[in-house]
Amino acid sequence: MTATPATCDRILDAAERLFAEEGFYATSLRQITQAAEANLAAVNYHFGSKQALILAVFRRRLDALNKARLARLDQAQEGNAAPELEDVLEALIVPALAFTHGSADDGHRFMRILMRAFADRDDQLHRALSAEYAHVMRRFASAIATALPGLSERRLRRQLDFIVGALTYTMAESTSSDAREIADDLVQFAAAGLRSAVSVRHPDGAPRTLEIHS
Amino acid sequence: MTATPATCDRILDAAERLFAEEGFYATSLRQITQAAEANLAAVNYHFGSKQALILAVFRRRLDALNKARLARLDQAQEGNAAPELEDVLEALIVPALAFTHGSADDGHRFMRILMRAFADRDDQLHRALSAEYAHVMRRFASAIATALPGLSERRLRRQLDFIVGALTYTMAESTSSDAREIADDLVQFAAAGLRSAVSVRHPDGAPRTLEIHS
DNA sequence: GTATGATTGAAACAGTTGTTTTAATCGTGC
DNA sequence: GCACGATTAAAACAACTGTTTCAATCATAC
Repeated sequence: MTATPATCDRILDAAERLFAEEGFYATSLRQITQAAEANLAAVNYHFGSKQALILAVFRRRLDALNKARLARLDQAQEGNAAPELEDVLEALIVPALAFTHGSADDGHRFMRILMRAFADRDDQLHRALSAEYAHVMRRFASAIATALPGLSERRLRRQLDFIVGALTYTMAESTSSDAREIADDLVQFAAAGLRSAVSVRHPDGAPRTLEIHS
Repeated sequence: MTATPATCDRILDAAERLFAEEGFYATSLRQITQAAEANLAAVNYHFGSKQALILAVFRRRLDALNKARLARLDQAQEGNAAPELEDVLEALIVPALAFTHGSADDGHRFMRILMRAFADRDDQLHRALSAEYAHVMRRFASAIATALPGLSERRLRRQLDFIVGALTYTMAESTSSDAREIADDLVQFAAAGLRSAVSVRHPDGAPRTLEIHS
């Protein structure tokens, strides 16, 4: 449409890039507005405060990512047959890594800030994000539970933490070139880990045996 | 010894706590010195700069953690027999989670800052930490390679990223109460994921089979 | 006891931060 | 053409930042 996007979007773009490069608090509004070719007061005018700007940057991306994940999960579940474990994991993982892989370095950069946000545990930013994540994670947890019965809710939650941790770390760490291959590896890795968890836990020191379940 | 520790250590303790609570850049030297009951100038006098203080906080903990990990790996390797995969993973994981579990909330808090540091990818802090990690990770990578042959170096590296990601995320997320149980779960999870990776990669859509290796 | 070096205390420095304010400008509907 | 709300511009604000300075204090060795 317009040759240059509206001021609001230019600010969001510049903020996302600079946040990823410098961090939230190391990035000043003056840097952002200068990079966005906007006036300093514009960010307070449009967003209200710097904190609100940060949240807006996150929402824009997370809405898209979670929508893509849930759409893929819906698709896997649409035949009334329950999807296989790998299909659920792919719905969780592939959109995330495809997003990392996405046009230019946008996604990759964004995931670096996402990790940063996870580290900021106790402030309002993390709480707002967790609320958004909680909804998605609950659906995935129950989808996994039906695909792989026999795990207590507590342990399932923990295994999901393992997977989300591996995913988040990988997204922040890996170059964007081979996203599909990494996603396949991670799905396989996560599925094997989950399946091993439904086996009876090995006694300490004893040689481990794998039990294959139905 | 002395009733109150030396100023240097009081500053390190206060800085670690505040960094975990507020973040590096949101924490001012005035907060730190006030909490440490030291003078503002003390931190520049003893450490040189704020950046050097941050590095000192990290070194103190990482030295201890990596030493513990390598000691446990040494012990597992000391009989000339190569240790089992689970033993290698335990050397990597258990000290880290035990550290999280450690006295009070120190370790748990510290790991939150560690994640923060990983997010700060491109500055000197991360480079200094990576150099320290690289040494340890190389030893663990080769120990895993002998315990579980058949993985290309590239894929092994990637699997290790999965594991470190799961570990780091879990350390930052979990409460410190049940560290041993979580460690057991994660070792089992990681071992199963690794073993599944040496199997031939499954063709898309085909039903997956588990191959049990020696 | 006194001299010497390490440490601390309090204040000041120069610079940057997020936010607010006021005036100027732009776009649109009448 | 004009008026009115939305947007932008530029400057000022008050507060806070890391760092430096310089005198006061402390501990220790002689």
